[in-house]
Amino acid sequence: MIYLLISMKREKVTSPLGRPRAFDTEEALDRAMQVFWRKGYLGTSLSDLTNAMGINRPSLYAAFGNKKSLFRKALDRYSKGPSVYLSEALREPTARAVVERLFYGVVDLLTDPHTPKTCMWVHGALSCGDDPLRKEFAAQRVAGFEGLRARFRRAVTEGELPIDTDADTLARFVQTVNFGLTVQASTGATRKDLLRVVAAALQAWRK
Amino acid sequence: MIYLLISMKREKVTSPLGRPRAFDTEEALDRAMQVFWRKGYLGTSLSDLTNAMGINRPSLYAAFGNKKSLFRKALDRYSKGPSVYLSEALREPTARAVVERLFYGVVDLLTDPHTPKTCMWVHGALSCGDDPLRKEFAAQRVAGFEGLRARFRRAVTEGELPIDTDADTLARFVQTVNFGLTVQASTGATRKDLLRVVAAALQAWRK
DNA sequence: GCTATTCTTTACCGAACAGTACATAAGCAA
DNA sequence: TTGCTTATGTACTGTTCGGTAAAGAATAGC
Repeated sequence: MIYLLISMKREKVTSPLGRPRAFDTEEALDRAMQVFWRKGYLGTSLSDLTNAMGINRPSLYAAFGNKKSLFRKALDRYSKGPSVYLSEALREPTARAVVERLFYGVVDLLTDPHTPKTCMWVHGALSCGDDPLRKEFAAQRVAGFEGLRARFRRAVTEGELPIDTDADTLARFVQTVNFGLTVQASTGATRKDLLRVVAAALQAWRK
Repeated sequence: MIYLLISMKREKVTSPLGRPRAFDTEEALDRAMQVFWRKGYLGTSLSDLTNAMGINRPSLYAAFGNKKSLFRKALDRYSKGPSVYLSEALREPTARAVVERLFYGVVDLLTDPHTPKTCMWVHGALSCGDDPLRKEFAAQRVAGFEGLRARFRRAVTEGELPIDTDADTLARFVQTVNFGLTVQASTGATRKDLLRVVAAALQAWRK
């Protein structure tokens, strides 16, 4: 009997106190992500957000903090969702496969008819005026570059790539093409256009 | 005597009527360009502009129209000033020289310590939210691509490039690398970083 | 002088911005 | 039922936004 009471108490500790939330935070965050993705940071207003999320302002602030905090959470969700190909690519078995996965991944993302024709990393970084957010994007870019470079270095030590391979330059070149593809798509390039660029870049890979 | 009077009258037709402007419009436009260049379209407020231009609001509206109109004029000035390497490159004697001029031109632009570390075409296109301005940028991107493609086609007919060269893909690839370099610089890449990418891209050119 | 024209200045407009106070509603525990 | 806690809806805050009205000042032509 006493044991039962304690057990009940424990279960109730995990259940939230007070009035329950009337919306699904994950779904609301997903809506927010889509708005930021399409309109950029400065181009998105709180009214845009609350309209898309189907909640009102105080609920947004209680659940996600202010606009910038919500933007960071949306970006985090983006990296685990639409942009997950970036981290998945690094786990491909060969360096060549990594690059292909990156290139075709970004083309698929940029030409998905259901989502904005841009990448949230690039669009976000260039749509926040001179806000300190810019520095956070810079850090993300560096992290992405370093991950790629480490993967190429591994390919060198494993013997897949020639010993004299410049992993640094290679990583930066691949990242640069990816960025460029995003700008192309943002201003209207078609899937065929993008695939041509990818083919040219991959041809460069073979040297 | 009569001739003299007529002559004076003609001269006065060219001289402006009313109170003369107290500022140099070219210099003011240059200041506006720099602000837009650095902060993007949405990130720039009218107060930012009037402060930088050293004039007050009604003078700005009388001389340049509204914010969007001023932005277009600033962009036009940008294309004839900092970004003039784009049109100059097309006049280089060989296709290879065209590409080198484009790549080194954008790197010089992006690493000039006196100007923002970004390109106004790219930054502008991605900093205007979902404003109709985006479509104008898309048209500019297409124009730039077509100019480059025409130049490569000429190089093919002139025998400089192999007859089976795909001028379309080549032009789009070069433009994509240029865009990518801009994003790299916008988020902090150094001159050395950018030059490595250029070297890699030029190596691809040789195939 | 006078009038017409154009620029400058100050002060303002309504709208939109990000963010919040406050009263009320909905759950749980006692 | 009575508290306690947390979420919701309405209505609001002060600020900044892009843009302008109105009056004064500087030039030219007469």
